[in-house]
Amino acid sequence: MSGGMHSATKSRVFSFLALSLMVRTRFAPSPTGYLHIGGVRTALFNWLFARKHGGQFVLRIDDTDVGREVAPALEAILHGFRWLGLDWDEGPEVNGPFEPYYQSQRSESHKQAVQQLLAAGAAYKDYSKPEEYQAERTAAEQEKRNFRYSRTWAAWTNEDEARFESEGRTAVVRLKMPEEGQIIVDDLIRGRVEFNCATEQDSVVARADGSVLYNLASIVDDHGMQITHVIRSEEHLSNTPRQIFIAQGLGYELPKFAHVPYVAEPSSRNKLSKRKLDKYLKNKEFAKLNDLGQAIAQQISLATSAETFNPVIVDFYEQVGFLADALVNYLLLLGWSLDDHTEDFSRQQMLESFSLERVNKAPASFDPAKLVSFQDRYMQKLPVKQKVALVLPYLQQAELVSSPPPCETSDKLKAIVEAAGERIKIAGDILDYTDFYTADDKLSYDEKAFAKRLTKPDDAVPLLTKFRSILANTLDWSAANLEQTLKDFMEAEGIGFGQIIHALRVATTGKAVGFGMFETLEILGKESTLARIDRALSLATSSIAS
RNA sequence: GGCCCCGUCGUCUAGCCAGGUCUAGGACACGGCCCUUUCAAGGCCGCGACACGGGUUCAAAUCCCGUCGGGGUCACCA
Repeated sequence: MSGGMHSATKSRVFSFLALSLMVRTRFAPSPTGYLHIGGVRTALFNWLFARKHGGQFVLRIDDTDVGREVAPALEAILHGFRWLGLDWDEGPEVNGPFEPYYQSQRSESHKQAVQQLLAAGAAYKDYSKPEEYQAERTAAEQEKRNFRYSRTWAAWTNEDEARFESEGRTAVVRLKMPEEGQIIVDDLIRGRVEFNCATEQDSVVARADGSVLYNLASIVDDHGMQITHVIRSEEHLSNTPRQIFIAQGLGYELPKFAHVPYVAEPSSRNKLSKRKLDKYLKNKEFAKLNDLGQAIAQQISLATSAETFNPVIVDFYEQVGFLADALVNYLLLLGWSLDDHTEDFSRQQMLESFSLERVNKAPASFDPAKLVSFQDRYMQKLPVKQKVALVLPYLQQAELVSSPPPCETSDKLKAIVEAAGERIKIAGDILDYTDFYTADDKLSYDEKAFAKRLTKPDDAVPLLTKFRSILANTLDWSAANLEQTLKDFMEAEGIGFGQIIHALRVATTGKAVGFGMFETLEILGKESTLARIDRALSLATSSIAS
């Protein structure tokens, strides 16, 4: 084919393509103050889908049913999104062409939609009293009939309205669901799902005071914000026919729907909920993670409440020192997979490979142990320098290191982090290794270990005393040389490792377990090492005497 | 109860649409052994699933029907 298109045609074709290819997704959190693991997983899928297709990801705040305290609660949620690196193109703080992004401020368009529905005959004013409606319902239930509202108090004419109002009644607006026909949901994940209109209820879409309900607000706002793909949790699948009915009544072009399965409880198929913490705490792995977090929180004097600080809430992970990338990677694989072996995804790789087709249909349960294993892997990939930076704030909050840190901190901390190696899985784990910061005369000893390694063995005190005097004359305080020194000592004494090293470890760290012994001594330094040995020796001697 | 969705190792999953290469693969967890100054880590080995029953077919995890089980939803919540 030769010759170019006319440039105007070309640009029209281009803009048509751009428009039809444009993808806009949204996540609509309710400002409750914290982000739920399951919610974030859904948000992640929305974000990935939009980014993958070069589209926009919108954050809309569903604040219609909450009280005053929206601002601080919202701030916490936005903070969570920022931490996770899920940036939004439109929404709070950044705004955008479809303002406002708060559902509560869009009531005008909602009310207008209600009027349009009424005018189109897709909805009617219902003057029933709640108890009257409820009575019909109960009667149907008792007779084991499927309930459908009789529309006895529906107003079809102005005269009806006047009559009901003269009785002092007020009206809600209900959907006028057809008696026949089907509503088809063409779901990107679940395929074609059919609903019979006859089994759908005449749902209320607007209250007497004019405020509207979720099903209406949601689809109206989605349309108003030109959302092309509604990716949301499975529990909304049953709401979708109602929303489609509303959309049709309003003459909207339908967005594509994709209902992702919900995130289930650890080892169960039930939906994960922040309400059932007590139950989850009975799960071994969940409890372990929770305890770990609590221990860290305590040491850094973090005020926590069970409501907002537990492994169901995203904040928890940030506060105890998880890497956002690890959490996101884990969440990605909760209900989605690329193939039979790929587990590690950089953001770039996620964007390249994510697709709704490969989202699973069955719910996936949240597995704290697997999350931790992702975190571990991500942590160990980090260079020491970065680990140090991650870990330092925990020492500062625990008041073991001042802020800003003194100059010598960096080398010592680097040595500690290096010696700790893979023992530090999450940043807060550094608090397990704070003995290096404890004053020599304040070091506390693990009683059992002390008895077993120092008090009880007959040769422990004499051997340690002897080795102490050798250490006192050691000039080269490197781990390598210390190891050689100990080996020489062992040879001279004709003893094995086990006879001296445990006593040395307990004396210098107070514990039976820890890093490599020689790295430990090197970090501790000569002065502290000797002081601690002296103290341990005198404690051991006096306890043997008594 | 009506409607709708779902069902592969304890958990996350691959395989299912286009039946054979599946005595069902990987990962996490778990168990054992090795390494080792302790704890981690690492190495090796192991345990472990197609919900059930019919059918179609030379052949079924895969297709069809039924059963069972789990979940969601039926609000003047979102």
